[in-house]
Amino acid sequence: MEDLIRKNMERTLGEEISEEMLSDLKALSFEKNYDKKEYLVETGQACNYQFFILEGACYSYYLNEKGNKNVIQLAIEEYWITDAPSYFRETAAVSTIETLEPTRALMIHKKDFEKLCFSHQLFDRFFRILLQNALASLHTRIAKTISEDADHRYKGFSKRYPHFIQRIPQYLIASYLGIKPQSLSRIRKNL
Amino acid sequence: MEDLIRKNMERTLGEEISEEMLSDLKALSFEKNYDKKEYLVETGQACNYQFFILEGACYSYYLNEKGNKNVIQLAIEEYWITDAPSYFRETAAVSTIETLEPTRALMIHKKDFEKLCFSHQLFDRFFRILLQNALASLHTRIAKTISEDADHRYKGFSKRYPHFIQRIPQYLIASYLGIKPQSLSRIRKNL
DNA sequence: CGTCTATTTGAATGTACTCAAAAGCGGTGG
DNA sequence: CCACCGCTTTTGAGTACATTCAAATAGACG
Repeated sequence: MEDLIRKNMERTLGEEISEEMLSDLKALSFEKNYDKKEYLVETGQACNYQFFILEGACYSYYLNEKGNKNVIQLAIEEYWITDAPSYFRETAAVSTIETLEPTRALMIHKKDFEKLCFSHQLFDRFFRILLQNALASLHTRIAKTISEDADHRYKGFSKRYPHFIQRIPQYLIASYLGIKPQSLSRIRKNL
Repeated sequence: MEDLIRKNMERTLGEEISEEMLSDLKALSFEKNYDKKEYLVETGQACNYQFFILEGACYSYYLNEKGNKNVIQLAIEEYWITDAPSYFRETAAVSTIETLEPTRALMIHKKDFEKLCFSHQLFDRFFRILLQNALASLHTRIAKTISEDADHRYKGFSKRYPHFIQRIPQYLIASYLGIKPQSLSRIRKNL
């Protein structure tokens, strides 16, 4: 459980992290429990934390003028999630993050995030790699969203993220893929 | 010209950078000129550089199975562009980057990028902010791509990036927005 | 001036959407 | 334990938006 974060960092970095780093991380972060359907981040408010999901599931979404939810990110165990614009700059959150299950998350305040990066080169590198990976997958997601039809997008998604298919409601996966729940239902019917 | 990069960094960081940093940057980067329709990065090959456009214009795209170009990024003066997966990890480039005009670019090798980040905390911060901003805009782009119709996407785009409308061929803007050139032509006809 | 590329226009087609309603599923309380 | 309620998924019918195919026009470059 506590070791989940260590495991995650070591896998990402490809090297072991010291006990000192780990204890600094523990000193500058904390765990919190959320019920189902609670908000980790609310649109319009400052998002001061980034979250590492230890247990549970949540998702982030934008609301457009019509009031439709547009799912940006899905997160289960070992995923990081936050509202990037708000956390990294000094703006209000543009997205909402909501739990889908009772969730236990490790939270890092933006100030402490800076401190961690400042005190250990390896944290800096870790978070840069996180950002780089996120950027690379968003590039791929954009390319698929603009070039493939709904059917292919769903097939690709369920192949790449089978664990999400099990746990995330279908209408949210539809939104993530940029289609309506009715359409996704029809796509699934034709295998 | 040389000062363009300094200006860009200082604006991003919100503080001045020292002469020492600037000279380190100059020692670890170089300029290169490209003709129109030349490749900065080719799919399948290692992308060892990131590019800061000093003058000119270029774009990056993925090719899908059908051989369609899917525009990921557009870049003119003061934009950074690279193939993130390849530059940041040790993989082959998944995208192609091609010039649209004769282009002069500042190039930073990935090794030198590491050196710069290692020697000056401020470079580290600068590039993290770049990544964070890129992430935030991709989130917004995804949300708009999956939630708005082609008409709104074009209007939003031309309001936000009027300079691209001037300089980038229409069929590339169409691809960036996830529509066909014929459709964009019709959209423009109805104002 | 001629060629190559980009943009526009037309007509037919198709994919995904909207509106509407039924069926399925899960949790809660009587 | 069963009945009810709310939420999710499925299904149907009609519609709208964007695509495809095809061809004409416009623009850029040598």
